[in-house]
Amino acid sequence: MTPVEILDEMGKLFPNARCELAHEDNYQMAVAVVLSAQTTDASVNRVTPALFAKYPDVYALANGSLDEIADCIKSLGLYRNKARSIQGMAKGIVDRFDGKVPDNMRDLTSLPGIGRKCANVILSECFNVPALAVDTHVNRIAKRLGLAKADDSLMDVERKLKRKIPRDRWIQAHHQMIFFGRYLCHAQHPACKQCPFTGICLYLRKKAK
DNA sequence: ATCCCGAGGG
DNA sequence: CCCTCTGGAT
Repeated sequence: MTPVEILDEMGKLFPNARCELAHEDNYQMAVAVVLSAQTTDASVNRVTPALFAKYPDVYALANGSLDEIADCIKSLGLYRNKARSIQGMAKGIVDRFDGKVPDNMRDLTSLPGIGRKCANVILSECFNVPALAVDTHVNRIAKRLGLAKADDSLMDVERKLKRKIPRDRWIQAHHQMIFFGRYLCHAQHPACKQCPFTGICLYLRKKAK
């Protein structure tokens, strides 16, 4: 199967693959994606309504009390780091980018809490820039389906996927692989009986012997 | 016990 | 490269 054929199959399984972080603007998206580290989107969506009601924009978040911000997001875990990150990010956006979420990799990753993965998500979701964010799901799926090697770094995986997938499908591919990983090819106990890729799956092959 | 749309620091 | 941060869901 070619990479594009694999993606087409995923598209049939999950035709509604899209960003599941609830957000109404770029500010909310940037905050939500930073909060999403090591947590489920569902958990993030549980805390963001109150967070955004209390801090409706970057200026409010930049000027908020760090303890109160942390309190809003406590149920997510890593909450002290995340509180520092989102407030530092808000301050950086206010001080250096005129209150607007930047639209390029270098500026985004200069902000606290935003690494390459979050920057890629923001670029694609907020600005429709061709990007392919490699998160835990994309990493796992790419390796199980032989699109990358088991010991490849996240950057290696991103490069290989970008080489194998047409640019105009990068954003869609990201969501398709996430949905496939989140709802079928789980980290533990993947639903192999429903999977169309058992013929090429390295996880299954390894498991068999 | 393991994983969840990671980043920063050593 | 490694480690730490962290609570909730399964």
